[in-house]
Order: sequence, then structure tokens, then C-alpha cells
Amino acid sequence: MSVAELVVPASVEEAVRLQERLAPLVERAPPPDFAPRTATGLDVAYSADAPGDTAVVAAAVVTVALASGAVLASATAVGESTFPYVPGLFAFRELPALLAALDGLAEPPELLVADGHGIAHPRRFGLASHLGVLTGVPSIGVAKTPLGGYDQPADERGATTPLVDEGEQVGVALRTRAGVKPVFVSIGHRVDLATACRHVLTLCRDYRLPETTRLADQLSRRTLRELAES
DNA sequence: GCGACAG
DNA sequence: ATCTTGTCGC
Repeated sequence: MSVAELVVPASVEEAVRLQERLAPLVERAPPPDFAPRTATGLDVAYSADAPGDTAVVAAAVVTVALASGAVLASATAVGESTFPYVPGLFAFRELPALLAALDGLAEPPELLVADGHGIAHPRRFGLASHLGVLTGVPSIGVAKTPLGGYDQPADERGATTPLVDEGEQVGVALRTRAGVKPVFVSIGHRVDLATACRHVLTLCRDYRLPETTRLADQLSRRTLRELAES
């Protein structure tokens, strides 16, 4: 049985129920003595027929040292994405390929940085949280677009503004580069928001997005391209 | 009731 | 997500 069959629901209704069932498992605080030395970014590239329902996808995961930014390891996985894209259920399109790619990592990840939301999600269970709960690895959600509205944070790097949903703060809009659109950070699993922001800022050296997601993005695209050429 | 809506 | 190179500007 493939990873996909274990993770992808048969319907939208089932997917929602699965999220509601798993959401309570999210831990919003780090484990004792949590001090990751590495961060692992994850991303998925879609073949040209995306964003329909089924598409060939290439997932990539890249681990970097938090102190130096050096690339320590990477892995990829090619697969199919069959679940339709529905805001709020986005994770089901990328989860199987991402989990397969994580399996190929020689060293176990210490902190996952997903390109999407964690608990900044209608059911508090976005891609980052889903990845964290399934793997048990602390995770952070870093999205390029919020699911709801937000107030613009101050222009300096490090400035934040709360992301609120149903009266609850679920994350922050974080300015990683002065004068550039912020990114949207939320707890995935086993981290707190302050720690998450700290690591995200560390990973954003010269660009708006974390180096981990930039590297994973490049690797996933290259993998898909080389697949087409062969 | 009418939009908004991660990638 | 994807279609897409060079180019204007700090």
C-alpha cells in the first residue's frame, strides 16, 4: 500500500472530518530542551496540467544548518497529486509526496518549515500542522498569502501584526525584509509562535522567504524538469 | 446573502 | 500551483 492511500481521503467531507479528528493532537509548545541545529524546508512542484485535480508532482526537502545556512542534506520524491485543490484542504494535495521525500532524508529532520499554514487555518490544522502531527517533528507554517485579512506590520524587518480568526490569534504577519510584503507564520506542531518567528527570521537572510523553502522550491522544480526531459 | 479563499 | 525574459530601478 502506498503512502498516498494512507493519507488521502476519498472525499472532501472525509478530509474535513480527518482534520477535525487530528487537530486536537497539535502541541502548541516546544518539547523540553528544544534546540534544533537544523531546519528542513519542504515544497512541491506541479506538472503543467495543474491546478486541476490530478497532476504529476515532484516534492523536495532540504535540510540546512540554522547557524551557518549550509545545506546538509536533501531528498526528492515524484508522485501524483489526486485530491482537488480546495482552500483549507490544500494539504491533501502535497502530503503524500512530501512524506515520501522526507523518507529519503539520511538524517532525521529536527524542525520542518512548510510552505503553507499551520494552525492559521479554519480548523487549526493546515499543512504544517498535519506534517508535524504525522511525523512527530516540530513544524512551522510559513505561507506567502493569508487565509483571512490582516493589518500591515511596520516596515522594519522583524515587525509583526497578529493573524486573527474567530477572535483567536492563530499566527502573525511577519516582515522578513524592510519594505517587502510580509510572510504569514503560524505554529505547526511542537513549537510556540515566538520560537517559530525567531527561526523564520534566522532563515530569511537575503530574501523575503526562508532559505529552506527557496531551496526546496528550486529542487522540486528542477526534479520535475529533469523528469520531463528523460 | 455575497465574497474570500494556503499551493 | 502554472504560463514566463528581460528589464527598470534602488
